[in-house]
Amino acid sequence: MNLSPLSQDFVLHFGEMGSRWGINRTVGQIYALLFVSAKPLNADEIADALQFSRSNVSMGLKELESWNLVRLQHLPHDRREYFSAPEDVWAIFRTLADERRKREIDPTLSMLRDALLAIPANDEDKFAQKRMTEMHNLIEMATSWFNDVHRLEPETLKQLMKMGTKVTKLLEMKDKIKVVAGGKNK
Amino acid sequence: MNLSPLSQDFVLHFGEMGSRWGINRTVGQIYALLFVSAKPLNADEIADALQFSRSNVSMGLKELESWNLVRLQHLPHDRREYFSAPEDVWAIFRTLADERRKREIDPTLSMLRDALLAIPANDEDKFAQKRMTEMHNLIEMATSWFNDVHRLEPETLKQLMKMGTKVTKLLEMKDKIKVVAGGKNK
DNA sequence: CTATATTTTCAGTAATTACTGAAACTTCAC
DNA sequence: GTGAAGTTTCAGTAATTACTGAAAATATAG
Repeated sequence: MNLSPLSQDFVLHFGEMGSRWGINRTVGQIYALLFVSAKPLNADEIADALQFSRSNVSMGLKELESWNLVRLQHLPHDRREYFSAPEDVWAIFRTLADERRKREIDPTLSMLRDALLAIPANDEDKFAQKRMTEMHNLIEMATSWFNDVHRLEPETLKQLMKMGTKVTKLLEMKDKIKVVAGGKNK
Repeated sequence: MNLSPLSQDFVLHFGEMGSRWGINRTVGQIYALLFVSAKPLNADEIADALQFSRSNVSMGLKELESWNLVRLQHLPHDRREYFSAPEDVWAIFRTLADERRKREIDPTLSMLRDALLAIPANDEDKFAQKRMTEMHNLIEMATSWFNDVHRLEPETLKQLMKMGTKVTKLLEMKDKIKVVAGGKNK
């Protein structure tokens, strides 16, 4: 199989970007290939198209499976496993965000929780804990917000995003009302 | 300088997590150290506390500077450069998100824009471009939303996050009104 | 300007991570 | 069961990335 220049560029770019994410070049390229491919591909086709060894592709696919980023299916009268990327880009976005949260945030959150339970041994520890508390609170707030958002339907989320800062107009208004009603802030 | 077990754990954890982000272990540890430290530290103190070579620290600090994650300052009657992490965790969060956008998203967006301008050579290319369009639109929407949000005051953002899905109640309501008023959807 | 304190650079090396080919394993048709 | 088709594992190696120490560069006090 010979990739068209268009797909080629896309695939190579994803390979490079892959390294800026946690995933490696191979995995990035495999994913990109599946993403732009109209049909599911088997491992041999992928290895051929990307010029990787068969085993490298096998490992890459395993990695993608662990990220829940590929779908495995069988074609009738064909024993080989065929892979494809989910069609819904919103679902992909979600999965990605979710997986990253699991890998990049949750461990830190749990470490912070533990650290905050420790008895500070001295003033330095007290200061450190203060900082950790700030970080913990921020992360906790962000993740719980994220979880909320995560449950929304793509359409709702899309609407929300398109509204952008308009949503905040509401808050500003709410604030003003508060100020007037409370009459405390200058 | 001897790190307390509390800070030690924090620093080591950040070192490990660093690798899951784009930054390396050294950089992660340096940042963590600065974050929990009550006073700004100079490069020698950092090298001593973390047991890295002086040059490694120098490189790590340079990296952190490129991420806009440290502040450089001078103490009176001291020639050395002192570093600290910004105190406002929200600012850190922002900076981090912004830098990541620049490094992880913007290049992809610009590649996609180019790819979409190309004339598709065949049906495969047409399909690929369709997929790329979907991805492009999603990313563009997400980043423009992100830019909007980015400009908000921390307090506003905090409020917004705390509201979580309550914001969507508004949308659901809006939808219902539409349906009733339009009377077209079953 | 000189002497000295401090930081940065960089070539070499260490450590880590990615990739391959061969062998082991699995699955399934017969 | 056997054998063919396909997949995974893994030890060895290649490639990449991180780290160090020595030397160069820079800054500043006098």
